[in-house]
Amino acid sequence: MPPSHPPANSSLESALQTLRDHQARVTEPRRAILTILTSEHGPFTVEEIYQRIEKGVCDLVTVYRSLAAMEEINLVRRCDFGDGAYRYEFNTGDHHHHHIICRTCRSVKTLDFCVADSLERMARQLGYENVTHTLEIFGVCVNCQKKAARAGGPNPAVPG
Amino acid sequence: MPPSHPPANSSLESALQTLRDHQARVTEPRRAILTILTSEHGPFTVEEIYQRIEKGVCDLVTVYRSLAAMEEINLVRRCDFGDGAYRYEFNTGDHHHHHIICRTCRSVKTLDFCVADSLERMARQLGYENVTHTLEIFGVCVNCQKKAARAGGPNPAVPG
DNA sequence: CCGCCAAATGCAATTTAATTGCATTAATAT
DNA sequence: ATATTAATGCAATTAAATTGCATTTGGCGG
Repeated sequence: MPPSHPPANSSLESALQTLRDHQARVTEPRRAILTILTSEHGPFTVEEIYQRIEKGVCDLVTVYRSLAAMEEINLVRRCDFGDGAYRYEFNTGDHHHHHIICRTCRSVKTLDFCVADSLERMARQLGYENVTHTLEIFGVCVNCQKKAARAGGPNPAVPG
Repeated sequence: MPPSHPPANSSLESALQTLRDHQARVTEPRRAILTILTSEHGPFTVEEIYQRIEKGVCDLVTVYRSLAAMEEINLVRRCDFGDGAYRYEFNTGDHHHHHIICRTCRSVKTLDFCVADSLERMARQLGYENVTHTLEIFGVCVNCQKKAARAGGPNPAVPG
């Protein structure tokens, strides 16, 4: 019987290789963070990532620093849902995508395409370099609409 | 001679009317904030707005609260340039636009059109209500590229 | 014009995300 | 194995934003 291998996770492996390619070290905390980000759908706040890491593996500040380092080499992307905490997701690199965030329950729907490529192109034509963008769509999802309707009833403001 | 009027600023006047329409009071701080936002091109951080207000007119926390109130009735829009401080700009309402932010000097270029209308429409078709979006483009502007070239020189890493 | 009342404000304290300094640990090259 | 230095842990700190509560004030009715 050959030695058992960890479950194949090519995203994780290539992410670790990307670290090496940038002279960044592959450490246990970074491996843990990337394992989460490559296996679970994000994006997650730093706190959320930290809580998913086996307790004791690393400090919260290490998650901050690791993510910052990973963002610099485009391993992860930072999103802003406008609620005061940045979120991170694994950067697949090839295909950009967008999110629709429910402004009530914070659920996230992923749209697997990007409308802003043309804008980035335009920015480059205007002379900008190193162009990126952030685009988030906000709304109230169907579930939350229903809940609101139930809670408020047909005549919300009229007592008795 | 008729009594002198303050300089006509229809944006300001209609903004104040919007406040009244929402049963919000027209106070001196709010007038000051809206005067700034309707006359100067933003977006500005809360701190920046506060510093532009004549000293003593109001407290910083009032600027926070006023802007929050104004955002709720869509008088202003909040943007995120990803540097830890939200920025606000007057919401013209009719025509959405985008920004290109230099990630070095933070200069802002305004693009007077919007590519995300189609995305908002799609979100609505997916059942979302109250749909909005944020889209910011980041890059390094031509000026900062030149400065970097001068500072670094043709052989940045090679001393003497 | 005067007074009422809720909305808005000022001030101080607080919360929370994120950052920094520094001593220690550990990953990688030799 | 050893050296080098990036990465980490811990504690303290920064800075944006929020909250509580007493006070003020805008806009209303009389």
